[in-house]
Amino acid sequence: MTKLDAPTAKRGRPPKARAAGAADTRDLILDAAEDLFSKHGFYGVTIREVAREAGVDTALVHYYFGAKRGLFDAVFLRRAEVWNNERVDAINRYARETGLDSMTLEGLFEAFLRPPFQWSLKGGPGWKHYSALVAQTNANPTFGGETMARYFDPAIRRLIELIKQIMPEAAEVDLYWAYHNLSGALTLTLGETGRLDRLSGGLCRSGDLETAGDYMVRYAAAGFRAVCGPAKSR
Amino acid sequence: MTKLDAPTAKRGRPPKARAAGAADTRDLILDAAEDLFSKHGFYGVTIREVAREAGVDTALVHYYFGAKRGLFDAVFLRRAEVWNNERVDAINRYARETGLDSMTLEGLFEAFLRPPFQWSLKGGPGWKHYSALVAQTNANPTFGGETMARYFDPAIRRLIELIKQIMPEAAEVDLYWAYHNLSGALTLTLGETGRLDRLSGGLCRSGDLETAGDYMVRYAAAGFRAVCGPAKSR
DNA sequence: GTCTATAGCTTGATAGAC
DNA sequence: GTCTATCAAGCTATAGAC
Repeated sequence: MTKLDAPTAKRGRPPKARAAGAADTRDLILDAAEDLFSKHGFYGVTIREVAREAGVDTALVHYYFGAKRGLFDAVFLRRAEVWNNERVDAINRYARETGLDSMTLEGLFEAFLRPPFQWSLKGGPGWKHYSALVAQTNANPTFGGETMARYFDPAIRRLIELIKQIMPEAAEVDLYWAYHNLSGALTLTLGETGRLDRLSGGLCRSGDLETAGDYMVRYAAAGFRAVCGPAKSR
Repeated sequence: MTKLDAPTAKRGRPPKARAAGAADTRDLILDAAEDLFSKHGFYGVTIREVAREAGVDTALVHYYFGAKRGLFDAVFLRRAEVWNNERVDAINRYARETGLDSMTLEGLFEAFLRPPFQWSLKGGPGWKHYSALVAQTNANPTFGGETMARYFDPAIRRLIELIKQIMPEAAEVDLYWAYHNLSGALTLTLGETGRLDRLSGGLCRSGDLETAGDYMVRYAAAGFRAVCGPAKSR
């Protein structure tokens, strides 16, 4: 809980691609930190562990990212832009190609949910770690609220705008509460904690994000209709 | 990641109610730890902080709970039994009073979900902290899986048994995936991270668990019907 | 850019007086 | 049961040689 105004923080990426592994080193550190933070959280990881897993010296971590919190933010930021831009692009594309009047909740959710699942499955280990990191951050009461809101909410606002096109008579409150239900399911799934595997006796696998997405789309669409239906007066 | 076999751990409650504040002290420590762990996680809390907030000496923390992990487990365990027994009682009562053939998904979920929301609202700050702790633990990939499974899965198995009474033709896989969607929504809600408040521009409040429960019951019932419907061949 | 070395603190945990 | 005192280990972060 110390104030984080380290004078050397925010040093950012070095000006130009230097000799050997300049950007390499930086990404090596980010990859290691991403992995460890996603498993143990901010306080559960030491700079030394990050440096060791990245195969570099601890001093280099500070050289690139300043204080520990700067490292965490850099990890979180690295993929946040891609993450959200791609989802917004996907739903915009869906709206354009389908036409505003022909959209379905299923189609819209499919466009919105599939990208993160695909990255986690096929984007390499980094994306899987990042997914888990997002899941954990979203559940964190002190840190999660602000961080998640800043980077993730704009994409969600766009999603809700498009849902309104499909359900013009839905009340705003209903839409937000419904999204809240979807959000919880999404982040729990991305965490891949393995709990579902145990609970189901191996019948379901947390890592089977393809199937998870299929269920989530249908489950959410029905849920939205149930609580945002035009017949509802509340 | 150290092995946790501190010889003094598991000292348990002192044999009999001693003089002054024996059990009091123990609960004071548990309350403080519950509060702090729920906000900052296991590694984000120091024994010293717990002792300070409890108004006792650090040595006392070790006297009662051994190693730090022993303290965490004690916090987690203290309310786990109540938490799950009450929910199982509630759904069993619902089944008994309604009759196996007349049960609805809405009624069953109402019985299952309302107790934790009520505790968090009216059980004092301790229950609210505990809810947040459960939410965070559930999202933790390394620690969450095993801990949650051990204490929480039996109750959920009973819930699924009763759902089968309502939807006899539903496939097991479908039921588990559907529950997974519900579980995510539940834990995110219990975390009360305040993100929904920001996202909705104040239209919804994370702390309004009464409303959250109303929405969740209807949303989940519709979701279950959509993915576990008897008309489904998958 | 990268490393060595180290300052300066905080941590978990225990021993032992009372 | 409770407190004082303390230790060894680990931590973040920086200074400075190369």
